[in-house]
Amino acid sequence: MARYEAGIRTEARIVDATRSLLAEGGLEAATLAAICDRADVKAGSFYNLFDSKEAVVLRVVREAIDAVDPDPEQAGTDTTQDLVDAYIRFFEEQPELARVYVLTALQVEGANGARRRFLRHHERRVERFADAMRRGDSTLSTDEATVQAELLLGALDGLAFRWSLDKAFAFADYARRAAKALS
Amino acid sequence: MARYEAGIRTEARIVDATRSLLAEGGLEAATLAAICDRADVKAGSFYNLFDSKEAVVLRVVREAIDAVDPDPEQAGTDTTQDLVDAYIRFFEEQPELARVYVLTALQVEGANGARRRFLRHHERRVERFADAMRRGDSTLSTDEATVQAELLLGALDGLAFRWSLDKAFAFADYARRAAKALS
DNA sequence: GGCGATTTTGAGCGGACGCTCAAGATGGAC
DNA sequence: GTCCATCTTGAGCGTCCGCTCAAAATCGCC
Repeated sequence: MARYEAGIRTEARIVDATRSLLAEGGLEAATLAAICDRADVKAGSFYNLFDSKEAVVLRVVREAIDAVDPDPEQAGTDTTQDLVDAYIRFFEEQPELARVYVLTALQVEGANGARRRFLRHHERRVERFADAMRRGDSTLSTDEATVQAELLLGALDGLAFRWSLDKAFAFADYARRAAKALS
Repeated sequence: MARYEAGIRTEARIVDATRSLLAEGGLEAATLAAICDRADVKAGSFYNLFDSKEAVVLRVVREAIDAVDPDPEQAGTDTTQDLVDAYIRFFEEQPELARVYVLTALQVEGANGARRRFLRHHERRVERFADAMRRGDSTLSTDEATVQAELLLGALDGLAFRWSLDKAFAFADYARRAAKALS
């Protein structure tokens, strides 16, 4: 189990290669061959460190999402506005990664359970939004806040999708407007 | 150019086979081999009638969308409510087809221009929604109606996506609630 | 029944992709 | 310096998939 330095550095190179490939050309560009090529590693070495290609992709996506979290400590200090801004930032800074994220969720459920993961992540996010909404409006019931959070997140997801079709779409403006109308 | 009866019937069989395969298992199930097998046709015959696999998939999706149009003649008699209901109906009756529709739009732009097609279809739909909204509220400016239509369609798309992750999600309820809040 | 156009078939091409494994190279604890 | 665990490599396996094409069969108009 004790890791060697070499292995740790190789793992980092693989993750970096995957991240840059995904950012440049999405899932289509991040083939195993491309990842290994860019990381300067043979496939066998890759599989010594990761269980599958999906594993490293999931890791990169997760890290990117965590990186824009406005309240990583979960201290309960983020406002709805913060959360919406974080959402917008993720999509604007990592459009290809966002596409990967959605794409994997739409794939048929495989052994890795990407769809289930995605759903769990969404549910946690709904809770965060609902909590922030209640903090901003103390008359809101928990149920009602959850419903509103689902609505707002639904709208944000849809607008982000719209933007991925056409980068001329004023995503951030629409997103903020949706936030105003739905909370 | 004069078609023979045999060719016309074969074409219909291929379309039917594609439709049922897509409905059962989405894009993943509708491989060329599966389509040809179910249509009882060899691949060469398929390519005598269609330019590519994508061509028949696009045709099936388009036909399904047209089939739920509340105002196929474009007479301008449909209300916002009608359009929202039609949207809900499409997703509830053809969940797999809806997934295919979204999936192809998220794919990188190929020679067939699926993404562009998708965008054009979306824009036409925004216009339909905007027109219906103005019919329901004559004080609405054209620009403002378009913005509202984009918002509402964005929300519907996002909620439909949410529902595709988890069929327990009360899609129709949320969709109607979004329509109320956003128009 | 002849004949040109259309349709069907059988066989197979070419390539992408994820992944495996035995054997050798390297690291580092003792 | 030995020795075992960890890491790396090279070669290649198996599969799936969209698509092609020459030749044979069929259609239907005259």
